[in-house]
Amino acid sequence: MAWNFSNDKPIFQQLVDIITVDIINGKYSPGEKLLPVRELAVMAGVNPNTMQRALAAVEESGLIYTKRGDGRYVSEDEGIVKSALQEYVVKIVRDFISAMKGLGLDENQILTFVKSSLNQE
Amino acid sequence: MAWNFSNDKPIFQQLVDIITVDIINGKYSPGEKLLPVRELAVMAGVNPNTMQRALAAVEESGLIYTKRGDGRYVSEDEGIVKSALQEYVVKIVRDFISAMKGLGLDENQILTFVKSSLNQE
Amino acid sequence: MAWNFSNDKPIFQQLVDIITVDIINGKYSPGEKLLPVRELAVMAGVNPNTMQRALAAVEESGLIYTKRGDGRYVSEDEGIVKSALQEYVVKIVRDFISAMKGLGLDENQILTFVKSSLNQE
Amino acid sequence: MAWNFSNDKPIFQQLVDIITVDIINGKYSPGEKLLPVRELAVMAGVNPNTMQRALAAVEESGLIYTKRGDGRYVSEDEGIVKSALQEYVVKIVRDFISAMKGLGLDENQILTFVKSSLNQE
DNA sequence: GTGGTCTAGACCACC
DNA sequence: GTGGTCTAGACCACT
Repeated sequence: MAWNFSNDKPIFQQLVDIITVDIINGKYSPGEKLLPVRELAVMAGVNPNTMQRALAAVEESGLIYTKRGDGRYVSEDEGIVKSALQEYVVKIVRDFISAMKGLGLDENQILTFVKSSLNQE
Repeated sequence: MAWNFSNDKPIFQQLVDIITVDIINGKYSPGEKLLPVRELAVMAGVNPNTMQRALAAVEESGLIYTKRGDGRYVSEDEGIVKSALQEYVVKIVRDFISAMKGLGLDENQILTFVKSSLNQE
Repeated sequence: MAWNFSNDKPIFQQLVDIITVDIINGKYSPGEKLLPVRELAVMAGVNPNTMQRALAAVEESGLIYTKRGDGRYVSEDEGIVKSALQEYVVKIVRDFISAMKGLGLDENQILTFVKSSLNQE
Repeated sequence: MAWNFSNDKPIFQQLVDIITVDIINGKYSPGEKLLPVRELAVMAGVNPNTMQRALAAVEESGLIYTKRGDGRYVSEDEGIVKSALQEYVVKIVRDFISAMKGLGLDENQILTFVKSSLNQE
């Protein structure tokens, strides 16, 4: 999973992001059973409660669901996963563009910056 | 100034961003004197302490400086302003690209998303 | 039987409700022999332990009884069935009305809501 | 507030319901400042964390919002309050009717039960 | 053994 | 002083 957290965002939110991205990227297959909360917590080096809270948040988005007394599973509905990916991406792109425009850059300049930054790496 | 704040970032940081961007964008000319903290605070609908803290943070970046018993001024050194802009922009672009790659998108896809999002607006 | 369960109530309780309602509604005749726990469990897509627990709970209400080494039977006493229905219904109606009144609605409004909701469906 | 909790639902959810209903009923006026979490927790006889969780949930529904470092306020937007009431009511009515139909009662019988139960009280 | 809830107490950011 | 987060540890319901 992960065990590096930045200080400018709540840990449980970073957990939410990581898990969400992992599911979106197909690191977990649809219908796959997740490790128990407690194990995930140990792996991430956080308190089980924190991991619990993160998973509950992910569950609200519909990406995972829980079988009582059994465990948590990745949603079998690939549509949900796909739409979650879409939302995630467009949100990031929009935030980026509005930030750039806020700095007074026009669309050409933005595109130029992105291109040059892509070629460098 | 502004008086709309989002809930996911500290208010004083949003103030820092706004002020920084305003200076970078040339809304304040080099050497120009800023309004007193209290007035700025009123305009932003914010506690003077909060505005004070924000200005102090901006001052650390070198974009403004304080004349004791007189007031705050925008730095005359245009180099500082320009380099501040550079830093700001490249940081945003890099963060954006790494986020997109983290989602499994390749460079072409990223460029496509940016272009389509630019044309829409 | 059924194999769709909501997440906000324990599964075994939902089983209890379903079985109770089925008996009350006459889906099972008095004295009729029930299917073995294991089969019922398979039909409901549930762990046999869970079904077992549910049947034990129903048995406590007197609607069914067990013949050791033979199986479970629906009670022949129709009085029990009828009174069980009564209890069930008045409880639901009372809970509903007190909930509506708790929201500040008066009796006329409650009646109106019920009527309109009935006509719609 | 309240200090009586039933055992069949999580306490924090009961808190959510109580607070929601109180706002819907106008017990708190729009824009009114709520008591601090810790005081509310003491009044309800629960752990501050539990109350915190409940308030966070209510906040998600838009009925209240928080000013950082200041306190929580009831939403000024009366439209939100009104629509929240609507949702609440129709949900209760629907659940009630489907429960009654599940018991084999037809619409006339349902209406009769409601009427008789209303006159009794 | 699994997830869900609750308590207790601490620390931090913010105003 | 306010809300927000996190840890620690306990207990319960469910499978």
